[in-house]
Amino acid sequence: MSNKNIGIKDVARAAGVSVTTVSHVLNDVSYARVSPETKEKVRAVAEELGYGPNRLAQALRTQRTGMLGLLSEDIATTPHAGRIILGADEAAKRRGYNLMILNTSASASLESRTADVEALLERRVDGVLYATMYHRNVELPANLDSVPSVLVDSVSTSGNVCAVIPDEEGGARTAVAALLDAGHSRIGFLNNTDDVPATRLRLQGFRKTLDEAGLDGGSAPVESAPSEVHGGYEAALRMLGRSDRPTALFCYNDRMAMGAYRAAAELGLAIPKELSIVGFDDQQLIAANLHPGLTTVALPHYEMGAWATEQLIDAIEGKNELSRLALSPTILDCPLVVRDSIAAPGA
Amino acid sequence: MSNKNIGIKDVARAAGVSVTTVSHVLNDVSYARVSPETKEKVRAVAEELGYGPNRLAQALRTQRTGMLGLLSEDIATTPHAGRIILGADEAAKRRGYNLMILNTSASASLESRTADVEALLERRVDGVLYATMYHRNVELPANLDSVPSVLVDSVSTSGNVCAVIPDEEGGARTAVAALLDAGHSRIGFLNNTDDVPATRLRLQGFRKTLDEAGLDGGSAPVESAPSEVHGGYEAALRMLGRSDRPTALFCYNDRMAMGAYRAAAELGLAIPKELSIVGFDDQQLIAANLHPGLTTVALPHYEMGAWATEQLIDAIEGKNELSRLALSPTILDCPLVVRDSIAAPGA
DNA sequence: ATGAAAGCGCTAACAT
DNA sequence: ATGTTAGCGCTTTCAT
Repeated sequence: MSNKNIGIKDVARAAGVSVTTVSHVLNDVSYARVSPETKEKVRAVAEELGYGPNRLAQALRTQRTGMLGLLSEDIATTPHAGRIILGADEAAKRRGYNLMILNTSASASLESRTADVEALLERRVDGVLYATMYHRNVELPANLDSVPSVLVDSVSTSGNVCAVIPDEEGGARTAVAALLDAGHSRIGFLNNTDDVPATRLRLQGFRKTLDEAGLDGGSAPVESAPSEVHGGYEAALRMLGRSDRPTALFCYNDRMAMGAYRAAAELGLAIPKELSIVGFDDQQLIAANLHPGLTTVALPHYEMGAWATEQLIDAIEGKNELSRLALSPTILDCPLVVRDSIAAPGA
Repeated sequence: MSNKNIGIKDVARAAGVSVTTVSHVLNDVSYARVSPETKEKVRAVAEELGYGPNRLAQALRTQRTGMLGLLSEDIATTPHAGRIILGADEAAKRRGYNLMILNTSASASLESRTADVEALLERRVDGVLYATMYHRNVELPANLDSVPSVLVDSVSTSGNVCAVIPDEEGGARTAVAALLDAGHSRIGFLNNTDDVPATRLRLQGFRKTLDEAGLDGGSAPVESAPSEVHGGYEAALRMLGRSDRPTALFCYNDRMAMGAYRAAAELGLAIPKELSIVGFDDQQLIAANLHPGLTTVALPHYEMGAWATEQLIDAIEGKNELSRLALSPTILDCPLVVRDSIAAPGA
């Protein structure tokens, strides 16, 4: 139980040694030569007095705060940000670092985001993580380059900043392959209308996977709508109204899949017997609670947060060079989460 | 754009004045007597050099870090924690403070939570916020009392710590009143089975409101189940299977309401025409996306985070006494969020 | 109206 | 094997 009022010199006095000795034993410095008895004594006294180091003073002296800044967009809006934070927090804690989290908005001006970075710099964080709430390209505050930093779930528009993003195309391939494996050949894609990397990459994964299976990906049915429950519902209605109705749907995300569930219900199509569905995101609240449970592809938010933190700390400690990793973004796997929304066609 | 290598003394030298003067003008100290020209000069030079204060050094000297520790349970699991963080972050930023967030688990041992507090203390945070992810009683780490602190969404088992919680009973009253106002008189309650304050208080609000409306709250139908989609489904099935089927359901939370929607669908009961439903929590993903949109009661997470932060900072700055607020928890309103799941009975 | 200097709690080079 | 001491960058008292 650290007592604010007890300092290293109180311990020194009580133990009858100098502050150097106390500092040495409490920090376990390798080069220090202190007798075992003295060590013991110092530790005991420190414990007894309830001594706790003043990290501010340590930091001022060593030029290391052991703090990482995390600039995160819209912590509140999405559970995804939470997973990134958790991954980062646990990785940081493991290595003896702590996180200073600043919330910003996806729509915040470059100026206000620059001010946020400035706040982090004034606190002398050892490095910063910049996280966005969905995979996209960001214009980074210029002052970010004065400290080691890594991007999570986004890529810098001005390039050459270490970044980690999900394997959107691979995830789409995994999803479509699951449908193919179940025996489907008429597969539709409910895509997003936003101009974000995932829109293009998931479509590409969808097409290529069909092509490679000998199906014509280029002519496979695609309906686009805003990536919300409502959009999914409408796109699904259009898709399922086609003359050669698909037997399976790959949905851009779980929210759209939720809309597709409703469309299927209205059309009297049973899932998965008459219609198989696979989503993307593994948004717990939806995927696990829909009925039947939605088979989907998980975004590696936790892993991205953890990976970014590890790299950042390695860089801070001189164990690697961020610039080497900055040449192209690191891409993390999107694994399939199997539930109950896929079955053989006409099963 | 703060430059790490520029200190107050560089500014002093470049401006041809002493560090004292620089400090005085940059901090706008009231008692300092500096000529307007000097002031101007100093500011210009600081700007030009890209000077940014070293908050560590300031903190070491002033014994104030301007940092608040936030110990939050399960940041990842629930969007609720996100709202608390957002409320706290914005309030803190407004007053010139920053947040150091530490994630802990609801199931973490007292020991590990004590260590988390210790980490915050070593960083010399000016105060700490302790947030739980749902309203409950917590056993606090003992070292928490060595710094101003306030609880968010929970009450200390050992009492007498400033705390802010939602008005569970009032929220339930609001929900039931909405049903009563629509003309319902046979109202059922789908309650949670967990032994948490909300279970008891929402039930109490439900009963009392019916009593006050001249209906017999004590004999009103209640079905309990785990507070998940699945539990809601099952409880609703039992409830709607009763001979005197209620025309309206008050659900413990939105997840249970989601289960109730499914039960209603299976029973061929149209919402809200044949069955009105009101939830609790205002969990966006569910409430706004269910069809029809779920009318529900919102938990004041953002407000609790903001309120707690304001009080904490006031206490730190000597503007109030936390102990005065600690006598009993502060209770915040749970407002109704109207969507489309309530209609007149048999409408 | 401005400056010198002490000191916040600590680390680490340098003595001894 | 242990101690002395000079800062880290800043604020603030006390001089001038």
